[in-house]
Order: sequence, then C-alpha cells, then structure tokens
Amino acid sequence: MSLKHALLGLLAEGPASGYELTKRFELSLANVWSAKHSQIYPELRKMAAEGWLVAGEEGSRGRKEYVITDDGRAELRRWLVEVRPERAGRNESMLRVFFLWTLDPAEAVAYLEREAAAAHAYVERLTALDALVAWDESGADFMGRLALEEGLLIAQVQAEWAEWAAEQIRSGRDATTLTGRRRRPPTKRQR
Amino acid sequence: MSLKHALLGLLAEGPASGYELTKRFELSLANVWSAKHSQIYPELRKMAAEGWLVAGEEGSRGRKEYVITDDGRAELRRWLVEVRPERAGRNESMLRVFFLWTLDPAEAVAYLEREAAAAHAYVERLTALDALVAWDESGADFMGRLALEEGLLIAQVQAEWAEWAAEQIRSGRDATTLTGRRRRPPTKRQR
DNA sequence: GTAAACATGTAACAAGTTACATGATTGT
DNA sequence: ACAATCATGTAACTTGTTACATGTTTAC
Repeated sequence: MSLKHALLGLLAEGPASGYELTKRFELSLANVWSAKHSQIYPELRKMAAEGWLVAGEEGSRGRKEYVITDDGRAELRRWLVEVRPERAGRNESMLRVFFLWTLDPAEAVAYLEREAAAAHAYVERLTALDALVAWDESGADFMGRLALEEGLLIAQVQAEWAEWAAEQIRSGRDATTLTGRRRRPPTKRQR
Repeated sequence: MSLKHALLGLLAEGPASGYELTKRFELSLANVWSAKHSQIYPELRKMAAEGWLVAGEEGSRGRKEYVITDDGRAELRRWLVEVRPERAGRNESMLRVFFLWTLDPAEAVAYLEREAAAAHAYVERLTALDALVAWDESGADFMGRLALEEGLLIAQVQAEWAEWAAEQIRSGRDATTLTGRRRRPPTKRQR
C-alpha cells in the first residue's frame, strides 16, 4: 500500500517518468523502500486512473512524464497525517539472530562479525553519500539529511550491538553450548 | 523466502503445531517477522513435502504437530551460514520522513513527536517483556536476550533521533526555508 | 449453555520479484 | 559499428493479507 504514497512523495518534488522514479528507488530510497520498474509502471497508470497523477506528453524514446495533481497532493497529505504508520517491519538480519543458537558458537560469532562489518560498510556508504550529494536548501533535502542521519545512527548501533553480541558469545560459552550470563550492551554512542 | 526458515528455526526448539507457531509469530517474533495462520498452514505442508518436517499424530481438536527432520536442520544451517542476509528492508516510518517536507513544519514536528512517543512505548514494551519472560539458560533464550537488546538499542536511538529531528525543524524553520519552498518548481534530479 | 480459546483450513485478492521482450538515443 | 544507457512494457510466479468457514475443548 505504501508504493503509491512513495510515488506521490517523489512526484511532489516535481514531474518525473517511471524510469526516473525507478532510479530514485535504487538510489536515495533504496534503504527504506524498494520497487522495480515492473511494479512502478502499472502502478503509475492506476494512480493516473484514480486522478492522483496526469500523464504528460510523450518525450523522446517514448518517455512518459507524470505530474502530481491536487488530488494526489491531498492523498499524500492524508496518508502522512492521518494514516498510522505500519511499524511492524520485517528484518531478516534480526530474525536470524533468534536462530543462531542452533549453530556452533564459532559460527554464530562469525555471523555476527559479518553483520558488524556490513553495518560498518553501510555507515561508510552513507557518509560518502552525504559528502557526495549536492544538498540544496529545499525542504526535501533538509528532510533527506534528517533521514540520512537516522540511517547512520541505526547502522552505528547495529555495528556496536553485533560486536558486543559476538563478544558475549565468545566469553559466555563452554565447549559446545551457548549459555551464560548477561551483560549490558554499550548504551552510549559518540558521534 | 524467509518464512520457511523462520518456521524451521522455531521448530528447531521443539515440535509444534501450526497454531502454536502462529502464536510465536505474534509474540516473540512480532518485531522482526510476521505471518498469519493462513500462510503458515499451507507452508508447513509444503515443507513436509520437501522432507524438512514430519507431521506427527493428530491430537485433540485436530491438532497437528510437526517435527523438524535432519534435512530440515541442515537446511536451516545452510540458510544461516551460506545464504547472504537480505539487508534491504522496507521501513514505512523512515520512508515517510522523506516526504515530511510536504507538510507544514508544525505537522512535521507532530509526526516526529508521535514517532518518538511510539519508540518510547516500544522501549517500555520490550523492557516489560524482558522482565516478564522466564529466561532459562538455553541457547535459544540466550539469543532471545541478545535480540531483545538489539531491539531496545534501536528503539532508543529512534526515539532520540525523532526528538532531535523535531527540534531541528522547530529551530530551523526560518533558517532552512522548510516553509514557502514546499512547491518549488521541478529542478534537475538524478545524481 | 455459552463464551473464549483452541485448532485448522480455503478462496480471493494485493503486493512484489524475476524473466522476457522491445526499441530509441548517445557516446566512442 | 557497438556498447551503454534510456525508456517502457508484459507474463509468470511467489509472497503476504483479508475474509470466509468450520469444528472442538475448557472454564464459568
């Protein structure tokens, strides 16, 4: 249900073609939502049929540009202020943690260390992105920076948590089973 | 694709019925994965057909218990150690942030404050859960506590971030042109 | 007896992915 | 001329949700 609203949100910045919107999902939105062109193109037509968009002239190479309508803006606003966000997300990485006990401790540690490395790599990707993007003073870019900051914070705690968890397993095991006492994870981050 | 493996992971702890597995998704796993009984029952039959599970005797009220097989355990292990986790998740709350610039600053602040409140409430739910659960010294409970800590840390930074972001908007209102530029003309995108 | 919880299932639909398929324009 | 990129689309399939449908056991 969110795809429609993600598209409305992107089109609120300005008219765009399905191709451009697909790129936006791959680039700026990749971390929070994803959609393939095969889903986007039919969706745009449905949204136009609902009156949320209008299709402009066909450009070169068959390019079709969509423009958000007032109804579309109203629907975006309604979604943002009235519809309660669906907070129960799926997180495969976190799901796996529940089942790490079925592995040998060394394998579980290896898994967590890969997770920590992935989180660190993600922090670096976001940091590079922040430096790369020519942020302007628009509201969209202002919010983009806030969102980037959120992603950065979460990736940082994930890395710290994974390292801490690996250490818990390393120090809290006997020969073959994962049993042991609990320690608090790091609670302070520094930026 | 992860549903099969989530079910394998739960059944690795011991035999269970579809009904019990449904409850496990609602309770302990709700935060990281979800599945309804209408998806679970057919899935269990497919998994049994693949040889990952065997269906035991029918109990009272038509209860059907499934037991994981060695093939099932091998598949769970293969998934954990060999299959690269899908890290690109969907996060509706974070998606919305990208579009907050379309709202009035006061509405955006209200949204973020609701997010902060939700994150705080979630921290409390997890803390209560931690106190409530009769953790034993099993590997599954050891990992359950690690996973809970991860959820707690992430919820805490989300709350902190949302409060910080709300403050950014409140104080940056005049400086950052969040107002007045909401309907800026289409500019070049694509980087 | 009756409500709640236990217990399983199917059908219709919506959302999302992968694979197939085509053609135009730009840069080298 | 060739490759890369732009640009759109459809078909088949998988995954996930909502709604419908049914019967049993336990506790009050």
